[in-house]
Amino acid sequence: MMLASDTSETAAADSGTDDFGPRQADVLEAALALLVEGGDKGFTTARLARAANCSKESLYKWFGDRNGLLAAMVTYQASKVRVAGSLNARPGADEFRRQLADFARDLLTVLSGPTSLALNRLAIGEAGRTDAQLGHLLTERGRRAIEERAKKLLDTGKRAGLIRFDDREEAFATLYGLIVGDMHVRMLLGETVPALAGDTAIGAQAARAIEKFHRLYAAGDDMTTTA
Amino acid sequence: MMLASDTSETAAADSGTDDFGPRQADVLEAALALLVEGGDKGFTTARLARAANCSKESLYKWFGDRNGLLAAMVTYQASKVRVAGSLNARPGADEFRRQLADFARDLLTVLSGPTSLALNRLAIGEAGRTDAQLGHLLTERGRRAIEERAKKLLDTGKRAGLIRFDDREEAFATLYGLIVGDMHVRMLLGETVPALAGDTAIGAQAARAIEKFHRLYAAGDDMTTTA
DNA sequence: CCCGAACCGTACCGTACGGTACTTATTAGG
DNA sequence: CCTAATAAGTACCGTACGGTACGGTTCGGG
Repeated sequence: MMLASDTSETAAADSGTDDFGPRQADVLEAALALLVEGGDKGFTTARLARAANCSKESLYKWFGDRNGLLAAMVTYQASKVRVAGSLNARPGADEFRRQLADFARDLLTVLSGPTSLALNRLAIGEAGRTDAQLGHLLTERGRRAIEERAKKLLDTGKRAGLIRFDDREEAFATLYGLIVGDMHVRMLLGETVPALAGDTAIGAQAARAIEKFHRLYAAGDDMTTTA
Repeated sequence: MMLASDTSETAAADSGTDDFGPRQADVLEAALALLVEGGDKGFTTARLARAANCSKESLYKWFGDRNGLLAAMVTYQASKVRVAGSLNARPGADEFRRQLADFARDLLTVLSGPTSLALNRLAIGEAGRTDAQLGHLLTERGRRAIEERAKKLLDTGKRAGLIRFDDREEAFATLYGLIVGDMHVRMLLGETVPALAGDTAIGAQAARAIEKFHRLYAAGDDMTTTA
């Protein structure tokens, strides 16, 4: 179903405060806002201290290091964007299709969110160096949840006899590719992708992708029964 | 067909010297190597001057600015990786399928190349700021060629009555998504994607993708492709 | 042979950042 | 009222980078 909004958490004491106190959560909120606004270039400890009304010394006491701060930002944001999804164990054909479309819409919404884009840009910019623990953390905390939900969805569809596949990994990769395509990279590069401008465009893109996925993986009849 | 190898150009005076003299080409070669090795953090003008045996002053005389240098690196690399592809105007079914598979393999090979990854990381890291001309340049000089080739390929297939589609843009997006999926982003994040480790793995991935694309867009099949 | 252009190597400058130390203010507990 | 802890604010330090300036060297043309 719905997912936590990516923008405008002013109070921000709803979730994600599991591992960080409320003060730290506020600081991390300001840090994310700063990162979204200015990229990693505009994100400095001094600026964050000024923006969050805290001292640099506190930053280093709480997060140890700049990398620790970035890691905390990743885990904080990941804990805030929990994708739930309805999990009917025995859905009908239409309901299953709707669940797939919901998943596609949620995925596109998350990936196109400014905070997600900023964090991915940061991790990608830091990848390819010796340390390279940020990208791994991002995939671990961010992608895993989506992958889990998708694979659970695929399993239920298969168990219900609605779709058919041998390799679950490949099915997921196909689903992901049909939904996202190259739009993620294009957005990461700063392009404004028209197919993701607004909720209706996202819904249309999701519907197209799920339609194709259904044509590829529908069980039983060759095609949708309309033919 | 084949494409210019992404690695190990020691002489490197074969192509890409159209807009840059041989000395500048050597410097750009060293710059790309430096960027591949250390990311944008390890890429500094002083290090490049030392690696390329030139002076910083020459760098600034030739390329004007650090951004100019990066832009020159992008255009230089783009000019070096020309994707050609065979262009038979009236291919048979098997040949067309082979052309599609060749395209898929070339695409995956280019995207997984270390230089491409390093440049994309750089452009993505610089995106989201006010200037943001590097990502645009990268898509313009790098992606356009691939998109052109793919669309030409799709048109020939449609003209030959082998595939059927209404929206060429959507068909291309589907093709791209089936081929690449999320592997590009995962590689950008530093992950080693098993489906792209080695030529045989790339070929297998390309074959899987083209097989699915064929199932979606093959003409004459009873599955109607209209959305 | 000389001149000028190109260029290498290096030294230099200003700035900005990560990280640390120090001073002050607030708060809680005895 | 005193003390200890926490944290804001600021000043500070070392470093590293982008960009510039300068002396020395090579090389081609007149």
